Amino acid sequence: MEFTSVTPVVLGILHLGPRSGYDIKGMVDNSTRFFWGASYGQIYPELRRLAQAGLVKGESAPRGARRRTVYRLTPKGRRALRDWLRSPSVDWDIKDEGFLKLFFAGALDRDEALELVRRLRERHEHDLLRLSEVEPRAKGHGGFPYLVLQWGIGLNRWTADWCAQLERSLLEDEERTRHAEPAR
Amino acid sequence: MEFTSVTPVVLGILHLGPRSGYDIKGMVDNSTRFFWGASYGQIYPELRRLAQAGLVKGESAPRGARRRTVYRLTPKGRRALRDWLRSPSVDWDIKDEGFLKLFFAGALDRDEALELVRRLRERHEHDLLRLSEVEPRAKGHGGFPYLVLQWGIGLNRWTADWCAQLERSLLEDEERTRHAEPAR
DNA sequence: GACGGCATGTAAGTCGTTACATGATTTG
DNA sequence: CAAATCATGTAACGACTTACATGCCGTC
Repeated sequence: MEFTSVTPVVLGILHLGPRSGYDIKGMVDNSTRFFWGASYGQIYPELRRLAQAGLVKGESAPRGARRRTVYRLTPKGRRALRDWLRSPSVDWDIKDEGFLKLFFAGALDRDEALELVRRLRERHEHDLLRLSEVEPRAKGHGGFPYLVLQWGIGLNRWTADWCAQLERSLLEDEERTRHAEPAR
Repeated sequence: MEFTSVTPVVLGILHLGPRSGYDIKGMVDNSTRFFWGASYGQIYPELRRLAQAGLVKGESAPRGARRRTVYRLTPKGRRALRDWLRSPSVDWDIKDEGFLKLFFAGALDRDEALELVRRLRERHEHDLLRLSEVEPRAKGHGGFPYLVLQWGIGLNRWTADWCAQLERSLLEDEERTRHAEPAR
């Protein structure tokens, strides 16, 4: 059984309890999505593949006339999850348009660059707010998911602060230049 | 001219000066790669596409008998870069296996979880070191690329510290449990 | 003369998103 | 009864990596 990128999230979430594909997608969207997303186009085929390989077992659990399949880990699936957790790999891959823009901000005027930093800060403040909103609920559950949430909150706060400081220093620069080279 | 994911890096790097495709790949690999990568399979076709659209202009600049084409931004290309920089989008997409593992670390024993955190810290310390090594050279150039490097350094340091603190608190937990439930 | 770096390029294949299709249920 | 949500699934497309092919140059 080859692991694809969606395998560990599915196994990991099923380790927290039996879930439908729809449930898994929902959980990913409001927990791991900040560092690991997953789409229906990955989740449903993966559940079938995992069932075929015997790592999960699906059983029909309709709600009314609405068909529904919940999956649970088999012992083999639990072993596969633990093996993955023990493996030393810590790969990562980031695409961050905000910092790419900042990297090239020298192509803009100072005030436009400042605006760019402001938007970057607002993004992180926005994410910070979103994460803070779920914090109380997550605190109740505790454990590692809660720890990771705290990391996310701290990280966004740190970056937002960093942006704010950069904004101040860019403003200072601007003022200093205005004094040195007045009334242009 | 549609922007693909590789368009802004290519335009941005060419804004810093004329470069060959090979040069661009080299620069990406030791600067933006931490938040925006690019492969030859993207760069070379993109340079042709951009030349065709008139955003860059390539000219032959062989070194000896080794053919070589350097590209430079046209005024149209410079405008396209600035338009992109001014656009409000700040998309991002992160895949971080380390934090995904931490999220599900509840499936492990305490000492295995501790080992996982240790590896996560080491990864960030490793990246921190790599970035610190290029810092002196980047300082000379200054500008926004240097600012972004400092952000990367700060971020990795912050996360490494966070991991270290988590390690301490997991160790404390363990000791407390050993006292409460001795000689098992 | 072998190896590593310079230099350009393509083909095949994988990976992942998006949009769509279908249909039941709940809620305003 | 309309809209949102629950629920499952697939097809088409686009993004990206990898491996490979080619060949020159400098140096050990």
